Formats: sequence, C-alpha cells, structure tokens
Amino acid sequence: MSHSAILRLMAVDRERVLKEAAALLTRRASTSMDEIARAAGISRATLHRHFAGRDALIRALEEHGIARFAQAMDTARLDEGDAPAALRRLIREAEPVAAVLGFLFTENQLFEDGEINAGWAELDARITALFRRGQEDGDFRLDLSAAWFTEAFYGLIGAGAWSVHEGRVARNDLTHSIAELLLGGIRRSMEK
Amino acid sequence: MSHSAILRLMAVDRERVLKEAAALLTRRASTSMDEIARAAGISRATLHRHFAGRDALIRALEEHGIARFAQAMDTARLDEGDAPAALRRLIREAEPVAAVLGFLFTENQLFEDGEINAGWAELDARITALFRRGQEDGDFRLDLSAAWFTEAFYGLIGAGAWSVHEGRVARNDLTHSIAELLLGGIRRSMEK
DNA sequence: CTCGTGTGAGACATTGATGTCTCATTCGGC
DNA sequence: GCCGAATGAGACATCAATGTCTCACACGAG
Repeated sequence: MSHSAILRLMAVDRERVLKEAAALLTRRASTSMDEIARAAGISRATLHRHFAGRDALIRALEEHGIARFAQAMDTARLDEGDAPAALRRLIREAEPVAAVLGFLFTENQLFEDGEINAGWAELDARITALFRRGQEDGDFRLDLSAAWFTEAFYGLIGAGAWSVHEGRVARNDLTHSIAELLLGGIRRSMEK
Repeated sequence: MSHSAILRLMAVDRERVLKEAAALLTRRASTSMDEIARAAGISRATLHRHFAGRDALIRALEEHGIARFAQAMDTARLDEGDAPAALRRLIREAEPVAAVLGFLFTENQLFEDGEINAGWAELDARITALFRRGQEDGDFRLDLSAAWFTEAFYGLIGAGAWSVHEGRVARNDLTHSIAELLLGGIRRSMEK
C-alpha cells in the first residue's frame, strides 16, 4: 500500500468519525470520548490516535464544518440567479454537513478562539448578504430581518439533521423539507 | 416575613436561575455550576442550596420547561379556532420559556428517564396533532410532514431565543418573527 | 441592638473523564 | 507464511468539576 493510499484511508475514517461525533454531541455535548469512539466503530485508543484529545476533536469539527460549508457556498454560487434559487442550491450543497453545522450552531461558545470566530463571521456575512439581496430584489419579505433569516437557516438545518438521525424525516426529503419551509416563510407573498 | 412569602421569594429566584442556566447551557452544555451561579448573580454555594446538584438542576429545568410549556398549550387552547391562529397563540404563550425549550430540544439525550420522556412525548403529540389538524383543514401544506413541522417549530423557538439573547432580534419581535416565518413556511399557498 | 436566616468565600475529599502508556492481536501487502 | 502498520483492550496517573463542609458576614424583622 502506498503512502498516499494510507493517508486517503485515514482521511475517510476521520470524516466518518467527525460526522458521528457531530450527531452525538449535538444532542448531548457531554458525550464522552469513549461513547464517540464506540459510535464510530473504533476504540478510544484509536480515536486518540486520530485526534490528539477532546479539544482537538472539537476543533477539527469546527474547521471541517467551516471548510465544507464554505466550499458548499462556493459550489452554490450564491451570487448567481435569483436569491431563492441560490438558497435552494446552498441548502442542497450543505446537506452532507448538516449534522456538523447543527452542532456548531448549537455549541458556539466552546472556544473564544479568534480564528474560529473569524471564520464563522465570514460565513454568517455571506449568508446574510444572500438574504439581504433577496430582500432588495423583492423576493424576500421585509418585515423580518436578514439576520433572523440567517439564524432560522441554521436552526432549521440543525433540526433537520437531527430529524434524519432520529428517523423522523427521510434523508432524501431533508433538502426539500428545509428549503420549502424556509423559502415559504421568507418569501414575499404574492398578494401583497 | 411569613413562611409563604419566603417560599414565593425563593420561587422567583429559582425561575431566574433556571432561565439563566438554560441560556448558558444551550450554547455550551459544559458550562460549570460556578459559571451558572455567577451568571445568575449568586455563589456556587447558594446554587447548591437551591438545587441539590447538577443533575437536580437539569431535571428541574426539564420539569419546569415541560410544566410551563404544557401550561402554555392549555392557555393557547389549541383546539379552538383554525390551526394557524392556534399556532400563533401557542408561540405567543411559549415565548417566556423559549430559552428553556431551546435547551431541552437541543440537549434531549441527557436522561433516559422514562417519566421525562413520557412528558415530552405527550407535548410532541399535542403539537403534532395541531399541525395535522391544520393539514386536514387545508390550512397547512401536505408535501411536508407534521412531524417535520414539529421539529422545525422547536428549532425556530431555540434559534429565536438565542437570537434575542445575543441581541440579534428584539425581544418584542420574537413572537412575530417565529410565527410569521413558520406560518409562511407551512401554510398551504393560495395559488395551488 | 439582637436574633435568625440566607448568603459568600473558601477548604476539602471524591469522582469521572481524560490523556498516556504498554502489549497482544489483527489485517493487508508482499 | 512474513512483516509492518494499525488497532483493541486495558492499566495508570492526572485533573477539573462536583458535592459537602465550615465559618464569617450582611440584612431585615422584631
């Protein structure tokens, strides 16, 4: 096995562990390293080999979530087309990291790290800008603030990810459920 | 000072502590007893005098949240009038306990206690029934499930409470923001 | 003023999770 | 079959939070 192949294999494992960790930590932040390890199908020792410690795991979650979400934004091309369509694309692209985003939104007081906060602030700004654009274009309602839309977006993403995890919403319906509910709620209604 | 007056005073303190605890724990479940105490303006010793321990505090939060939310449901008279109006009343009545509800929704894996879960299950059932009634009456859309509406309801309540806590949404706008967004998202649109 | 209650500050032992270690085993490539 | 890398299981010390305690002080009622 080549060196790069080994690295690739480990990378896949990291992703799986991070997703499982996010799912558990979202609903019980006190989940122990041992429980996370078992949920990911590995031992605590191995978990410690992949992530130096609990803090390192959380930070990896944050970095991973921010990076993947930023990537989703790029792919969704938020500036193109009308805002509702862009929002649909964003939700579709963000779906794979929904669990991680839910965790990060929920537990956003873990670190006062400036770098992490800066990363989040930029993502927030980009989303809020999208909502504001929709308002300026007349697509989104004006009686609610763009900041609230942003918070609601995160809240629905988190609730959706958990619903899928609990089997209350089908995975294939997640994107549709979030997008339709959010868009219906923020769209400027026609008759006004 | 009479005995009942003392009890009443302590009850007020408890409520304040619980609200503060919910606000903090929602965004950092590992918040220590000491931090909670200081946020509530009391010492750790006093906190322990009011609540036997951390578990007792969490349980008190759950019981308080369930009781107050059930009370909000009763006051809102979910069975009367059309479903959208009932939902508005529910959101308005639930606003004072929004922070607690957000915490309970977020950290719902803390105890496997049968009694607590039973309490939640009943509340869930009542809300879901409301959404289902709205669907049957033709007020709410049918392409999304009532179960998802329920989860979204909790998610928006939590996001809203946090937004107010962070100063991103005015307290007086909270009810309106949640109700309008949720109702807009779940209403059956007219043109279909 | 005096008493009683509630509180704040701090000391202390306990506990559970954490982080580090070793050793035996498994697995895949050769 | 052999070998190296990765893993699982477990032992162990460490540490932070917890829970319990004592003591001194503030404050309101009488």
